[in-house]
Amino acid sequence: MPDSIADLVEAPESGDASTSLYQRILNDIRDRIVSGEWEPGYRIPFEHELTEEYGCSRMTVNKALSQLAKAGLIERRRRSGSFVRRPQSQAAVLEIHDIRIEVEALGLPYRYELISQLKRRAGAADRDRLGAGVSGQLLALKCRHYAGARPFCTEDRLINLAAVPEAADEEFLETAPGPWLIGQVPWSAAEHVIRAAAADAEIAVDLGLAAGAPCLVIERRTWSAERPVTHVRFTYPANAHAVVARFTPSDS
Amino acid sequence: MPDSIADLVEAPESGDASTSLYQRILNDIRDRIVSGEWEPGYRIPFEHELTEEYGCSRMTVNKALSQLAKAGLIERRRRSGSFVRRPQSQAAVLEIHDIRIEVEALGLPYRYELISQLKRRAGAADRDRLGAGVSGQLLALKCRHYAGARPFCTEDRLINLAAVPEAADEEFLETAPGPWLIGQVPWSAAEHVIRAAAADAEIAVDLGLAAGAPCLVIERRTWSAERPVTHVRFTYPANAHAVVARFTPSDS
DNA sequence: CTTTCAATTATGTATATACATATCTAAGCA
DNA sequence: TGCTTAGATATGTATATACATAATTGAAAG
Repeated sequence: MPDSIADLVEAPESGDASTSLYQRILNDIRDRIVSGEWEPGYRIPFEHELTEEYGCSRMTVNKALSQLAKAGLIERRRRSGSFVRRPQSQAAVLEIHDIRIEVEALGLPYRYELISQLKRRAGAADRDRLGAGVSGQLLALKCRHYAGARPFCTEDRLINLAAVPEAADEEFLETAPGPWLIGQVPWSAAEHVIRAAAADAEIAVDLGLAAGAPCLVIERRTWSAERPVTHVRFTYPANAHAVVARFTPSDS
Repeated sequence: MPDSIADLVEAPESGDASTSLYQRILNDIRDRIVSGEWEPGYRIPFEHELTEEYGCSRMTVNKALSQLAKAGLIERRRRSGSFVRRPQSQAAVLEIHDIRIEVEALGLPYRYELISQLKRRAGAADRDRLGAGVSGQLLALKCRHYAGARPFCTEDRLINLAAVPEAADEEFLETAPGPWLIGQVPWSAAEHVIRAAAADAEIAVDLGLAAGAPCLVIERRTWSAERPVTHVRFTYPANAHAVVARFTPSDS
């Protein structure tokens, strides 16, 4: 199975009392690996060392390490110990980057603009986008990202205020909602849908296209600890953007 | 790891003495799920029932079921039991792009049609698609895939005959080039580009669309041991297809 | 008839223990 | 020196046990 880093359950805080001990051990080790603190080849502590460190039994440590091994993050060798593996390229495959980075990578000046901001109760259409379990207040945002003088893409976003109440007080004048959210909420799961669509009247105006012009639409739903956080729909003119995914088959 | 079915270690035979017991239980259950014997929603036996069936302790059964749950194949509910989940592993979408499967998953009859087949020397445009290192003969194919009576997508493919000489003698009347190549050449790396485009005159005719209609284009370059094997461009009507990628807390 | 609450049930986690297995180290011997 | 062999060691799997937790059922109370 293409096992990946993202598959490991993410907990907001490693020390959270609500997470189980083995999950906390797993998160701690995974964090040190993905942060680069423990580089590929690094020998992580032996089971009996972790057993002491966390004051638990070997079985508990073993459960965490076995799962990290299945996830491909570490490799376990009898008698030798457990070692951080080279990243298996699979996790970053469809990682979709911050738009500022994308634009600046093209050598163009980036600019962001908030078009509208509306706080309202969730309706049926909103539940369809964010997920069934959303009922309370949410924030609907529309913005536009520029590459130089030309519109690069539009952003249509819903934020679940039950999950991120701080968003209600944020102005989003300087910082785009995407980067702001990343700083506020650690995401634990994401789903991307990539498709083509014809520009409707609103999008056509926003992007300076003819109505019906082909566009690339990238939708992303994000959860944090099982709770829907945000749904965002980026719409790009067809010629402005492509998604690239590169990988080699990884064995786990 | 976009955790997926393929992420679970596969054993040739479930009864193999070399596989551990929990792995055998895991394989047995997984096989029944992927074969369709146990459909989504089916309640798989309780832990205590499996415990009896395999004559082992609950911990062993629990290990197998927990991993299946992390892999997203089953969902476990306290007091209620464990249930087969709807398939949602989308990591395979990018990895295995067999159109027949996609179409049949929609419940529609699949049909494939070869439009043209041409053997020629590589030109500059071909090198652009396949990679710089290609100089000899190649095979250019165009085909169309149907879902029911409607065209589902077009396929425009180049095959490097230096890497796959057997392709020169293949008719491609029954088997589409994609599945045929997978059987011939083990691929070691692939690169995907996903974008939107307006249908040009040829595509419009092939797909029965108006010229300029929005389409989703998926291009894939494949290498085997550093050598370019094939480049393929699938073009879908915008409403026919979307690429989905889900990174979930589901790993094994 | 509805609400409340306790019992039941299946899963979730953690423990101590045991033995198997792969692999490295070092001692012993040719 | 080269080979074999016997520990030592870390992981791999399996067990019995224990208690926690979520969800559902059903009985009692209003």
